[in-house]
Amino acid sequence: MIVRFGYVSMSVIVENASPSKTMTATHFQKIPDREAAIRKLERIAEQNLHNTLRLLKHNRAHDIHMYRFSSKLIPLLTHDILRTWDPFPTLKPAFKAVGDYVKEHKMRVSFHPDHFTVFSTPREEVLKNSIYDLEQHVNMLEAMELDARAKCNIHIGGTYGNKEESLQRFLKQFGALPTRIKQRMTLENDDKTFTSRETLTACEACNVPMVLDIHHHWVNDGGDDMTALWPSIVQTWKEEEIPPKIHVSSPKNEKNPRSHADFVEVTFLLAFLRAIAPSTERLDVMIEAKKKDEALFKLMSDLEGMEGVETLDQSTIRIG
DNA sequence: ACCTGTCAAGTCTGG
DNA sequence: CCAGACTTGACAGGT
Repeated sequence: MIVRFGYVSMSVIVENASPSKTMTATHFQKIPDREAAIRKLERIAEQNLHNTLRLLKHNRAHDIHMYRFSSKLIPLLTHDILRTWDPFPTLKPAFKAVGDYVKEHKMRVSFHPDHFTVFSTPREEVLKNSIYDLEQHVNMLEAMELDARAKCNIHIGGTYGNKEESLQRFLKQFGALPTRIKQRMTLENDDKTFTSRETLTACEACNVPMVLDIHHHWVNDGGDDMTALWPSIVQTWKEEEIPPKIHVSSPKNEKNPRSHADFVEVTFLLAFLRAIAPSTERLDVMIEAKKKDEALFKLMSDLEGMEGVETLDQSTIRIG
């Protein structure tokens, strides 16, 4: 099995390269000239996209083939006070430059809209905002001219005191999304609400791939063994041109088992990789650690020399 | 240069 | 019905 590692959003190594600079809504509203305020937002977005490109070049220099974009590339994009704003004409060249670089170097990229995007919600307003948020993420991928291999990953959402009803509501509301969006979606198991098995069921019903988060599974396993679920999870990727993806992070400490530690504990991950290696050809592993790319390099160094682990480049191993 | 409270959004818990 | 926790990078306003 060939395993590639990636990291999320920002680098702790490249300095002054935030892809998530922003402006508060309060500050925006204090600027008397709205047109000037909007130009300022667009300038921040251009800087975020420029820094994203710098990060991709950093990734390229270190053989990192997988990366998750910040969801905050365009400040206040889906805020109520900016519903009539269309920044895409202005930002098109910057988005295209990012997309061109991704394609030129055959990188795997994604978004992870945050937990305000919830399709299990019973609230009309929240559903409306969730759809709008996803649309805007897809608009960004389309502005980069990336095809449906570039995904948006979300969770199923809250349970509202009735998990079965909430799941049914999710299936109905998520299922109603247009193909343009749904073809780019993946679903991830949650650390509090929907377990791996429940998320898998939803993925099968909606015909979208499942991203297994092995840390979330560890704190919310629903009595299931993730190795036993793995063959079915792999099946949700069978129509895709990209390998299955998992998320990995390690508990911060015993008191905060759900929080993310600075680095990734190699033992837990390696045990899972060894277990699935015989039945899996390729796997992409997204590292969700506080130390971002530094955690990736530390993990690679920890894996170096482990039995049955062969290093192929700075972010890729062969195992089993 | 550095520190501290605050920030768009949702959900859950506890009072 | 409302406040606070959750969690997180960065702002905003201060020294």
